[in-house]
Amino acid sequence: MYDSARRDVVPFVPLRPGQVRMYNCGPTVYDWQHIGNLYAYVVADVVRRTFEYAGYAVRQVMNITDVGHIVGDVDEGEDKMEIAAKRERKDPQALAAMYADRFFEDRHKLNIMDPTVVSKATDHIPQMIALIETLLEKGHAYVAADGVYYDVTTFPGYGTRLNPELPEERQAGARIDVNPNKRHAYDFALWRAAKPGDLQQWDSPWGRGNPGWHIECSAMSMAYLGETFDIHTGGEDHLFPHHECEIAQSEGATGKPFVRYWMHVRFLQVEGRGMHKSTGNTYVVSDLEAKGFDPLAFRLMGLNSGYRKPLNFTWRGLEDEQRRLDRWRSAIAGAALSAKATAAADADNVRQAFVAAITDDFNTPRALAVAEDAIALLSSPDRADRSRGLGLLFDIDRVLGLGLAAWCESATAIDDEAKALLAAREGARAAGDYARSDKLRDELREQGYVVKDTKEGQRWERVPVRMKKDS
RNA sequence: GGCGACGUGGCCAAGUGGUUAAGGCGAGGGUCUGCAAAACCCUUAUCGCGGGUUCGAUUCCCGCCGUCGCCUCCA
Repeated sequence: MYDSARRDVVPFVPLRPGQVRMYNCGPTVYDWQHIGNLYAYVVADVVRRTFEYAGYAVRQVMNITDVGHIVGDVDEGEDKMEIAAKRERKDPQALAAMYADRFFEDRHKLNIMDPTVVSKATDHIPQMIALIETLLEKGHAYVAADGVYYDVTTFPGYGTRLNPELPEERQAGARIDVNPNKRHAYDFALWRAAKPGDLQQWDSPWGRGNPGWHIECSAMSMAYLGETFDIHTGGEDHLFPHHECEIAQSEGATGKPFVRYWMHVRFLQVEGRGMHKSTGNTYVVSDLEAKGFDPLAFRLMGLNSGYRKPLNFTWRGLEDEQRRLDRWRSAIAGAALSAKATAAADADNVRQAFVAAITDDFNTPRALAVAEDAIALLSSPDRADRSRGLGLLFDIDRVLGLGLAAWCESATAIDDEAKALLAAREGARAAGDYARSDKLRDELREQGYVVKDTKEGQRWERVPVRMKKDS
């Protein structure tokens, strides 16, 4: 797998044999999570599934940031939770809970598995305070007029672990003015003193206030995964400063290596451009559904691109993947009517090709190409081929997560009424009454069954769950 | 402005210092077919532009152009 810290593909060796401990940087739940956010979690999900497929026990932790953080300038800036809370006239906790629920609903629509542990920032304020105290004791932090800051000069190599650029080469304050309370431009807040009117504030040894952004990930990852763990994922935007700060905080406090492998997901683009609220091209899962797409078509789209390259989201591209998903489902349902899946053999060359692809830094595009070989088996005249194809696909889908086995189960169930219509249609066809047979075909379509005529007679399958796409 | 990365067929997208540059979608042709659908077969790329290294580069280096990200709190 590729490690952002080593900037190279390296073999994965777990800290504990047979176990993988992974932390996913979670969302700030002040609004809907758009498809770019969700994509990052699809990637994390594939990572988790890949390791489980390979036989590892995976402990996956994701945070929910329900504490607001500064949007603009450090001093004047407002906090996201505060803004949203005012906008929707809700208290921050209720707001966070609502958007967190929506986030999980969308994740489920994308077949993203729930992490082993979901940790909310507001539930871990004591752990954060304890960590800040340790940093103060060890001389890595200092108390200033408006909070507690981390002194980056006490941590050699700060800002260079995941970035080749030396901190002094960066232009501190390029985007915002440097806070005069800080000793060094790159010092970052561990604890911020409460400002009048702050909706979220807690008691601390340094007075009432709220935690800095970076500290929650250090505190919670250590709480659930230990001081050193295997994998930490996040978006490419987190390379600096967020993850550099986490390293400085965590290793500064423990004196031990923090994370063994860093993964950063390249941003999703829309029509080749950045996705920004200001340009109005951000989409959420329900936008896809409103246009008649199955959210899993979006998952498939995400799998079709490597996570280290930009994923170009286009409606046309989504249609492509929806078609592919429909074709897969159709082929699976068709094959399942006449063949039973046989467990994929370890030595099966298709399975081996799949393993080779997915263990090559989670090369899902290549894995999909392999899956196409299994799909091709489904239309073989040889029943054993079809059984093998089904078995391979269900096996492969443990990683892809497209819900193919569940689809197959629901797609091969038929009710008695439809059965009767099919029998009637068969009779009409045998009698050469095509007008009646076509009429029955339409009726079945309305009941949710697509009928196709093959040389072996009629074949039916469920109409895809989605509505008809717009033209 | 600085740093990092990406730029492959009509679209999405793998990949490699040198045999035929994966796969999907679309398009065109064909087989099959009462119609429709499906399935199957065939066709559809010299890899952003300009230099350089090399016996040989799409793959390595440099420059340029375009796009994306970061430069204090956004996956």
